[in-house]
Amino acid sequence: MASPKSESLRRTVLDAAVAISAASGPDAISMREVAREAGVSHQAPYHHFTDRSGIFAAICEEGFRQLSEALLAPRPSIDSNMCESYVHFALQNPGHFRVMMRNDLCQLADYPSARTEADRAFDILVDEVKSLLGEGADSEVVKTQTAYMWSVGHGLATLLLDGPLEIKLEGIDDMNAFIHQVLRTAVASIRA
Amino acid sequence: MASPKSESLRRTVLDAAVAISAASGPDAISMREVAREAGVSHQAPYHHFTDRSGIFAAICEEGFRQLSEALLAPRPSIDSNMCESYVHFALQNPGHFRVMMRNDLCQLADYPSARTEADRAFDILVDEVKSLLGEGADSEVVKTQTAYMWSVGHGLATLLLDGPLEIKLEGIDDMNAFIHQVLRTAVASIRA
DNA sequence: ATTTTTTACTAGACAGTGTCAAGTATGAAT
DNA sequence: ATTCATACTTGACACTGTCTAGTAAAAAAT
Repeated sequence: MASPKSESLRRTVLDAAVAISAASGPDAISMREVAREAGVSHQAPYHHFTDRSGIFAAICEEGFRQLSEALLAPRPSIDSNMCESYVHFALQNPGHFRVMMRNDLCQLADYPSARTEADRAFDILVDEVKSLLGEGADSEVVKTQTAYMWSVGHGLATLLLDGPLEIKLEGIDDMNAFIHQVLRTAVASIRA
Repeated sequence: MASPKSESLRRTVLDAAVAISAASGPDAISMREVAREAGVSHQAPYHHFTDRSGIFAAICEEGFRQLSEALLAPRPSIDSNMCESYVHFALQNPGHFRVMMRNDLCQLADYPSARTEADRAFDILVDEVKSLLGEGADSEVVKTQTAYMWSVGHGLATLLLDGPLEIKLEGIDDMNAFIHQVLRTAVASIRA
């Protein structure tokens, strides 16, 4: 399918894996399928990834880096908050997001570079909570409010992406507006 | 391992599957492994479940029924809310919960009895939101607030169970108190 | 310029998987 | 006594991840 016989096989395999994840979920990613899609032998990907979870780790690393960018990017409206960026990232990058949030696919502890990217994204969220709470915020409060903020964004993202919410809340014409409405109150309550 | 040669094979297989899911996640559930654990041939479970996703559907059906019970059960404190019940259910029944929230494992639409149980649990949540908002609540507001409430509970549950939150927020001595703190503000904001 | 090493693969095999097809033993119904 | 459904067992097939052992070509070392 794509151009093999080069260092870019890594890129090709990764793209194929992400595409499969977006279309059918991470479990559908198979070593042999991505090889087939790249037009190489079933063993070729092993030269670029130690094993199947190595592919997942690479997707995580890339995904968390892109998530950090998305969280830091200027938001379209002053009324929009970081949770919205999180949810939009998830919906726009389902292939990456599904892998990133499946702890069982790869142990981040075993892949330091992926772990670093995940940490960075988390730190961005913590900083946002701190800035919402103001300077002299109690560290315990920061902890619970960070957990809260992540929960809201993550919960909405996963429910919209794969969960039963999609089925239940059918007939949402303007998804962006819906997301905005759901998260508006959420973040407002942190300030109070 | 358990007593085969009876209708209770179904129960035995189901228990084995839930146990595996709790220990290693739903992907570790294998037709042949549960058969082995039940002490029967690799094909025996097929008499009780159409295929692998049939097992997942059965776990969903059972899980959603138990979730409904948990949501309706009297709560320990007047200060405690339905989201807390949801999160506690998830943490106490990880084997079921992990399967219930993985839409890719089985298509609920194909298993009416499982679908019915899921619908019932969802309706309980909607009713709670309605009662929090009061009688004359706008249906659009009910929709967003239901999504919000589910997102908070679901997000916290999945993050605590499998997500990176466990790693990030290490050193939580009293988990119940933490959950309570995170969700207290959340539900309070619905009333306002 | 020749040898060695490294890179980027290919080819084959093995154990494990889900599941289709076909057989068997046992109890109930006719 | 025969039929029939239940609850299995056995065997096979295609598929999977991954181990081992090649190979062909380019880069590095001599």
